[in-house]
Parts: sequence; structure tokens; C-alpha cells
Amino acid sequence: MRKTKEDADITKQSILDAAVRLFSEHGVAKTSLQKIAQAANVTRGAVYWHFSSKQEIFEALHDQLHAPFIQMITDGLEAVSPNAIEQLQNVCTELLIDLEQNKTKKKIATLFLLRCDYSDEFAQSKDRYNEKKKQKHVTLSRYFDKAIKQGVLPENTDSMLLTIGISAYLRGIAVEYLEDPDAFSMQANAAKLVGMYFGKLQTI
Amino acid sequence: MRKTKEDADITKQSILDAAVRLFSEHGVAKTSLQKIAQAANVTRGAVYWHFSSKQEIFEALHDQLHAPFIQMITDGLEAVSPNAIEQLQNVCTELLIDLEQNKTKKKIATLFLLRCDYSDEFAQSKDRYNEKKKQKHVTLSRYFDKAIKQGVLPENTDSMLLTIGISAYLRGIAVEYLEDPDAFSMQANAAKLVGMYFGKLQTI
DNA sequence: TAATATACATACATGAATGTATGTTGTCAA
DNA sequence: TTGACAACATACATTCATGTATGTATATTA
Repeated sequence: MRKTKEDADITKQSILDAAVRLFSEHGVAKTSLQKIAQAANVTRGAVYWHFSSKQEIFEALHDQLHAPFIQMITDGLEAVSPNAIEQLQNVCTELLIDLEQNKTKKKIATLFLLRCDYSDEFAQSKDRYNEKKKQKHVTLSRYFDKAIKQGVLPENTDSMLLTIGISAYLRGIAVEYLEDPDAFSMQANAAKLVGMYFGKLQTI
Repeated sequence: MRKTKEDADITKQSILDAAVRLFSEHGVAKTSLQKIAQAANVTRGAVYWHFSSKQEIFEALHDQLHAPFIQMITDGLEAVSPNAIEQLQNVCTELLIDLEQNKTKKKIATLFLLRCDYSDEFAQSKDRYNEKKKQKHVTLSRYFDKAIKQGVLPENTDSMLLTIGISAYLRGIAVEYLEDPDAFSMQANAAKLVGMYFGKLQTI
């Protein structure tokens, strides 16, 4: 029965993989450790060996998946560019289109945007989540500041508000899309939607 | 024990009231019929008499609370005004500020935006929800058409995209606010946030 | 190579939630 | 005024999920 360390890691990962699938399909609350174990072809014993509870699985997934998701944004903003706003537009657009084309990311986004709530036991996860969100906001607002220095945005721009706005907008688009993927196509509309936010409303 | 019809209606409503509170505080999934009954000062027997399951309670709330919420938007758009866009901005702004000031609406919005997911048994509720959303979209896009006729928006405006955009934006702002109400004040920022979407980005 | 710890599987005990069945009492209609 | 039914309360049976305790075989280490 006893496996090597590598085997154990594979087991652990397969448990996490099963969890993502079940969480995003049936919701976090409705998914029991029993079902996760079954889907991963192990017993609950194995699950309890690697994780102490469902929350711990949830948090592991949060770290493994959600953080890189945020990272993707910040990474995109590292690259140098003469027009910061144009660059940001592209990053946002790609992010949204990716949501449609990358099945894995779609599942992850569905899980964290639609299939979980952070009340009760998950309140602690929420704190960590809010922390990451703050970091994201700081990064984004610095980016708007950069745009101001480049002269792409006017001096008196409220970068904090722009940050809140773009975060909300992207999240809203993602949520509305994931909730009903047939409602509209990202491939066809993401660029326009993003463009609209960036001040082109009147001229589209 | 047996009550009059009016008493029964009061009981039913108190069950619904308790459900809203518990759902929004602890999430739909984590709230048992037992706890709802307790909070409403009745037994599970009463709950099962009025509702056949938790889903039925959820759907009753959905009709009673979520629909009027959407209605509030469409109502606001009925009034005549020379500038449709300006009017829409006001409606959106008021909607957001209301979210901060009206505790009841705050609870309702929290419940339906953050504390439930529409997977599994609730999939049927989702269908009805999507249906209402489509109606809202139709109303909104007609409104943009009106703005185009008024000359407030250019002829070639894609009202469908604008509709998707504003829906997503409002929802995003609401969700981000409800998730962490201390992050920013609606009273102070709602008008600016809404204004940003309507093409004022460059000049704020 | 014996001892130990690892990586699980199995078994058990418990509690919570659900659904239903069956009581109980007051109300209203005939 | 009495019977039937409405509006519950109470009791019961069952399922399910959780957590823990224990077993077990195999790497790993001394």
C-alpha cells in the first residue's frame, strides 16, 4: 500500500483535481469529501491524510489556482510599453477571451466566482482573498499612475477609482459570461467591451 | 393551535423573513430548514406545511425580492426625459447608493449575488433567473435605442453591447462592494464610477 | 535488517438534515 | 354542534457527511 513520496504527491494532486471539477460543477457546499475521494479513485482516508478538512482543500486550490489567475494580470503589466492604457486594454481583453477558450481557467473562474461563498467557516479564506485583491488593486493603480506620467491620462485622474472600476467591470463581465456562456461570445465582444470602458463609448 | 388564514400568512412570511436573514448571513447551502424554523419561532412542521423544500423557499424569495429589484431599474426608465443617458446614469447611481443605505436591499443583494449558487437542484431556478435577466436586457437596450433617437448617442452605437456592458459593470460594482463594504463608499463614489462608464474617463 | 514512520484503507461512532407519517387543536361551514 | 379540514407540532426512519480510531503494508532510515 505504502507509496513513494512522488506517488503521494500524485495522489494529492489528483484529489485537488477532482475537487476542482466537483466544486465547479456542483458547488463547494454540495461536494462531500466522500465524492471527492471517489472521483479521485481513493478513499476518504487518503483525503484526510493529505487535508484536514474541506476548507483546507478549498484554500489549497485558492492558492494554487486563484493566485496565478491574479498573477496573470500583474505579469502582463510588467512589460514595458509606450502606452500603458493600450497595454492594459490588451491584457484585459486577452484575459476575457482566455476565459472562453481555456477550459481549465473557465472551471477555476466558475468555481471561485459562482460556486462558493465566503461565509461561516470560509470567512478566514475570505480574509486572505481580500488581501490578494488589495495587492491587485495596488498594482493596477500604480499602473494608472504610470499612464498619467506617460501623458496618456490627464493629471487629475483618480487612479484609485479607475482601479475599482476596471476590477468591477472585468469581474462583472466574467460573471455574466460564466453564468450563461451562450449569452454572448468573448472572442467577438471582449475587445469592444473593454474598449467601451476606456472612454470610447461615444464613438463606437 | 390552528390559526386563521391571516395568521397562516403571517407565519409564512415570517418563515421567509427568517430565511432571507439566514441565507444572506450563512449562505443558502449552509442554512437548514431546522434553523429557519427556529429563527421564525415555528417547528419544521410549519415550514414543510408552507413549502415543500428549501428550493421552494429560495424561489419564493427570488420572486418576492429579486424581481422587484430588477423592476426598480425598468421603472426608473419609464419616466420621460430629454436625455436618456443622463437619466440612466442617475438611475444606476441611485441603485448603487441604495445598496449602501437600504439594509434590506443590501441583505437581498448579498443573498442573490454572493450567498447562492445555481448548480444542481437550483439549476431550475437559474433558468427562471436567466429569463428575467433577458427581459432586463431587452428593456435596457430599448432604452439605448431611445437615446440614439434623441441624438445623445451616435447612430452606429451597438446598444446590445452597451447593455451587456452596463449590466456587467453594475453587477461588478455591487459584488465588489458587498464583498467588502469597507473598501469604498457608495455615497461618495457611485456617481463617479457610473460617470466613468459613460464616456467621461479621459476628463475626470 | 529491524524499527519506524509514511501513505494510505477500513471501520466505527456521532450528529445533522431530510422527508414523511401521525398526532393535535382550533376554525369554519353546513 | 358536529364533522371536516386547515395549520401546524411531534415523532420516527433514513440517509449522509464528518471525524477519528485503528489496521496494514511498504519505504525509508538507523
